[in-house]
Order: sequence, then structure tokens, then C-alpha cells
Amino acid sequence: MKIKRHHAQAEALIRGTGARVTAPRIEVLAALLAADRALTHQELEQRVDRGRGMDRVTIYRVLEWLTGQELAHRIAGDDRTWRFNAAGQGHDGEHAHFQCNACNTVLCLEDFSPSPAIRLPKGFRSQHVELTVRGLCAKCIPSVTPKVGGTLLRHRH
Amino acid sequence: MKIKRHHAQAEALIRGTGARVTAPRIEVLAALLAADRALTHQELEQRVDRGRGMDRVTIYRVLEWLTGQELAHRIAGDDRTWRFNAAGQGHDGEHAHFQCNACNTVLCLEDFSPSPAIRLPKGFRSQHVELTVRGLCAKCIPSVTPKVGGTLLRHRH
DNA sequence: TCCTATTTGCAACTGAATTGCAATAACTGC
DNA sequence: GCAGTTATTGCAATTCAGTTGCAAATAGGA
Repeated sequence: MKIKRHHAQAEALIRGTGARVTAPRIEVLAALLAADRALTHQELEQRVDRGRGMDRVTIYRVLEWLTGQELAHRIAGDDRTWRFNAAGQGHDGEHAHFQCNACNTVLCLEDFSPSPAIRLPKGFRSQHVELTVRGLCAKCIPSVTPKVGGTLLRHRH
Repeated sequence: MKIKRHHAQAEALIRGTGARVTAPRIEVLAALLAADRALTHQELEQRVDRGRGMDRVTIYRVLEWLTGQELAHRIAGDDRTWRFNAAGQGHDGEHAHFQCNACNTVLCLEDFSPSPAIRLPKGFRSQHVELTVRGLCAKCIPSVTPKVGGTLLRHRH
């Protein structure tokens, strides 16, 4: 039961902020900790709703709060939906993400050697550099590679 | 009158695709060509609506079409809205963008030395690498830097 | 246990983007 | 130049992620 462990870990992390320790916060953070990739709001809703009827809006607000506390990290994908993952596990400063062009899955890439200096226009200030690799994840490669040679079919949407 | 020139260029580009040459396509592409940064749908609507009442949906569809023809390039910003710029002017393969954390302006960065190889999980395939720098643009730096020393005020939204 | 400020749930709302369908207009070919 | 065909456009309605306002619930301190 890994979930249990993540629950405990989540609770500890939340307690560490000094703010109130509530069930929604624990459950959402535990779900993020248990995930091996970034989760959308919808996915979280599904993973958390087991048994308990937690409101959509509450999840939004919890995510907002977790992000503000730096316990979670919000990623803008290519499909107009936010994705979240638990922060603090590895990548803190610079970030690299992968997004699958077929299923839109997003995950964090660990090996990210800091990018080469990029020249900004005069007067601009850089605060954060983000690198996104788009491509196909292991699961989706078969689905876009027909057995008989032919045109590659992308099936987005 | 640069606009005129961009109109002609836009028309030529569109004619080059072999598809129908229509006023909405020309106007939208001309607006993109004339812009020095990526434009949102809304901004395009404003720039194109002068005189002519072009439907919102038409602009969406033209943008979709331009993107498909590789005449325009669609960028996912941090605020859930697409931004577009004319493609083919410089950056074709690798892309680097800048987005301002205050006003959300997006523009393409030219000097982008190809990023260091990034290790993907096993079985994954990379198709496209995108680098986004977040920070403050020249216009917004004053607005977040109070004259008297104090906390930096971000004014998003 | 009681009190109070913080969170939650509910309902209504926003704003970007999409879809269906009838009306229009760009490119044939004559 | 004119009519026919088919791609585009305009309009209306819809979707979908995310947000807001406010009353009800509850965590944590007294």
C-alpha cells in the first residue's frame, strides 16, 4: 500500500507549512506524490473521488494553494489544460518536460543540463527557463506506426 | 505603408499553397507578418476588424489553416490562450520563446543554440524541442520595481 | 468545549475555443 | 465574362477548463 505512505508524507508536508491540515489537501497531494507523471485536474478528480465526494472547485483551490506553497508545480501543456506534479522531488530550479504529441501525457525530465545562455532583447529580464520536448511516448509510438509502411498517422484529439 | 507590403506578401504566400485566396486569410496573415511578437486571437480580431466585420470563428479557422500550412506557428502560453506568429521568418526547426510574467507578451527569440541532448525515458521519441524563457519584458520591469525599496509586486491579472 | 478564521461546497459565471449548418464566394470550365 | 461546384465564411449554439461569490462546515487555538 504505497498510497498509505504517500498519505503520511503528504500530511507531513502540509503540516510543515503551518497551515490547516485538511482531507482534501492531503488527498490531492498524496495523489500527486503517487503519480509518475503530471496529472490534470480531471485525473486528480478521478483519483481522489473514490468514496468521498470532493468538489471540483475544492481541487482547483487546493492545487492553487499547493502551487503557492511550492509543494506542487503547475505545467502549461499544449492542450490548454494545467497539469500538476508534486514538487520538491528532484527538479527545483530549472525544469524540463516531455509532452506526448499523441496522448498529451506530460512528465518531468530529470537530466537537464542547464541550457546555453540565450540572448534576450535589450531591457528584458529572465526569471525562469523552461525546456519542453515534444514527441511520442513509449505507449503511443505503436499507435502512430502502422505495420505496413505508409504515412504516419497522428491521432491528436 | 508597410501594411500594404505585408498584404502582398501574405497573398503570395497563400497563393503559393494552391488553396483559395480569400480576404480573411490575407488579412490575418498580413497582420501576423506585420507584428513583432506573437498575437492572440483577440489582438488579431482588433487588428483585422478595421472596416470589415470579420467573424471571430473565421479568424479561428484561418489561424488553424495557416498553422496547418506551416505559414503560422501556434504557441501555448502560460495563460491558456494561443498565440500566433508568421512562420518561415527565421526560426524553422528549433524554437525559443520569451513570455513576460507580467503582461504575458510572447515573442520569438532568434539566437537559440541547439539545446544539449536530453535523455528521454526508454522508448520515447523526440520530435521537437521548445525552450521558453519566462521573465519580465522591458515595458514591465518598471511596473514591478517600486521606486522605494520594497517587495516586488507582480501584477498578473 | 467554544470561538473564530480558514476551508469547503454549491451554483452561477467567464472566456477561449469548437461545432453544425446554411449562406456565400473563389476557382474551375465553358 | 458567366454558370456550376466546392471550399470558406458567418451565425448561433455549445463545450470545456477554470474562476468567483457566498453561505455552511470545520480545523485549531483559547
